[in-house]
Amino acid sequence: MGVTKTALFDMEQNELAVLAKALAHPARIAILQHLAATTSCINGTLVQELGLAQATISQHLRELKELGLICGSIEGTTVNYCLDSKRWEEVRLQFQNFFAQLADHPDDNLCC
Amino acid sequence: MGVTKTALFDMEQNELAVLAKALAHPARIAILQHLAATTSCINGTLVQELGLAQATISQHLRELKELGLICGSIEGTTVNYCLDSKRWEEVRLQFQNFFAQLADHPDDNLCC
DNA sequence: TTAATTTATCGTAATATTACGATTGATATG
DNA sequence: CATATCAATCGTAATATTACGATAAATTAA
Repeated sequence: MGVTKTALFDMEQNELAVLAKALAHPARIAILQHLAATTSCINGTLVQELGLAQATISQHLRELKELGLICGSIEGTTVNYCLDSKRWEEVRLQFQNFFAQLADHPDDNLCC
Repeated sequence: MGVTKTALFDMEQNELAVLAKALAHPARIAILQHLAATTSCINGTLVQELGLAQATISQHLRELKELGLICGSIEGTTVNYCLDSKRWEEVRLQFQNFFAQLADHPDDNLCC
């Protein structure tokens, strides 16, 4: 046990869960916000900024990279990361769509 | 280790991460969608619907309940769950605000 | 009251996540 | 080339999550 039973759910549900998991850590939220706010974002800067170890930041960056949410280009000895705007637009729409589903419910189910 | 260093991050970041974590499992996504789609949603129905054990569904329901995302009212031997619309509007805005932050970035940081 | 039904909780096993020191690999600089 | 710098990866410890059987608690029905 301890393993999510992915096969029980449809692709939309699994994809949204995976995306939500990427946002389910404050360090990754902070990294993404930092990427949006600055013109260059390198691992070393984030280590200073966030107060986590270099290996930990690198691990978080990889998770975001694996989902295509960010990408990095090597510039000398450093790596410059940035958001993938196109990908984020997709992600935004997936969440928006989900929230719309939740908002559009029959009025007769109200218990709070 | 293995414990998230909450103290390093601000409230907005921590709150969003906690909310994202609630959505970071396809069963909880499915439960929420089911709650939105039907007029009554009880644990037993979900067990049939999702194919997870009763104890597992109950555990997921509790997580959603603890964040105030859903609430349940006892009706005889069953419990009827529903979405907390007001709370979901807050949540939707928190995500919307976050996505807006990400979209509003300087054009000169493009590497993908 | 007794039995049946439904949900919550407990206990626990399997797996995943988080964090970091140490090391490696790659690139720049002396 | 030797050294310094930076990021990725490895290995591993601590903790969290997921899942479920068993049990408990609450309510209804007989």
